[in-house]
Amino acid sequence: MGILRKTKSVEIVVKQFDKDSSAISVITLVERLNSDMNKTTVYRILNKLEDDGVVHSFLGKNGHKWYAKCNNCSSTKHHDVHPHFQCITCGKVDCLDINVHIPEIPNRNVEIAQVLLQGQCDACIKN
Amino acid sequence: MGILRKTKSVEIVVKQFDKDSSAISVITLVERLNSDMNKTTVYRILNKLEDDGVVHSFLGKNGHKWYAKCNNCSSTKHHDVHPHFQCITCGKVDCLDINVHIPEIPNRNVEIAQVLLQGQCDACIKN
DNA sequence: TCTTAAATACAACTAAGTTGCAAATATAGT
DNA sequence: ACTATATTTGCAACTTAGTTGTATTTAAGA
Repeated sequence: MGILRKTKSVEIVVKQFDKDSSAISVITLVERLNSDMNKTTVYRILNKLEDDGVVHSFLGKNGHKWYAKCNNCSSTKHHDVHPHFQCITCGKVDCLDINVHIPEIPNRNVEIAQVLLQGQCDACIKN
Repeated sequence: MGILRKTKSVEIVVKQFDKDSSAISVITLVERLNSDMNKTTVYRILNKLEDDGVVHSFLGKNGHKWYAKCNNCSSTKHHDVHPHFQCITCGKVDCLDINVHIPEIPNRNVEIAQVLLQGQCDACIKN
């Protein structure tokens, strides 16, 4: 069950993903919005927004949760996956607009595939 | 810096990976060995074993740490990666002996790639 | 405006993983 | 074998991401 009511808190959270195309960690979001709402609210709203397909979540390098806006996410087709890239220098995370093809695995039924790439982003390579 | 001394604790931990070819979560390991050693010791030994290239670590579906024995792991070649498969029914995790090719990403320097697949394993499909 | 089901704040909790320090132990040198 | 010492371990306390229960507040339909 997703969002049912358009509250101020929901609007504020959604706005965060509009103004920034890169992914945002829950930790950052909780910190950034701590004057607007409780951290429990942040967690619950993100949960619901994901149910509704507005955002998608994934785990960053420390196992912490990140969210990004769903653009052309088709969460039903799981054999081509868009990877997430986390810069090990500046920490920024982006959804990459490429497909990583996951081959068929014998004797296993693959339903979800997550690809996390780590390295240096353009800005950090140049510095 | 890895293991310097061959202690009983180190032997016990290493033995866990010998008798079982699938990956083991740290949580399981700490629980299984709690009569043999302290959880801090488990964490520290695993850390060192990874430094030494004896085991490799990755994050499972909840962001919890898992370890598996390194067989033909070449941690220096990062553009072909072996994925980890976690069964969402029984929870078991295996290293898959296939390569997932990560394409070159423009303007980014990919150093690490993690692929986590989730679905049903052979045994759980049949049940 | 009134009703009520959904949403929120708050505080307490859970659990994975870390840290600091004193005690124990493996190993090299004698 | 014995000793010295640096490594390893146990223990307890801590950190922090994420969850839960409950009373209060609020959106939205009647």
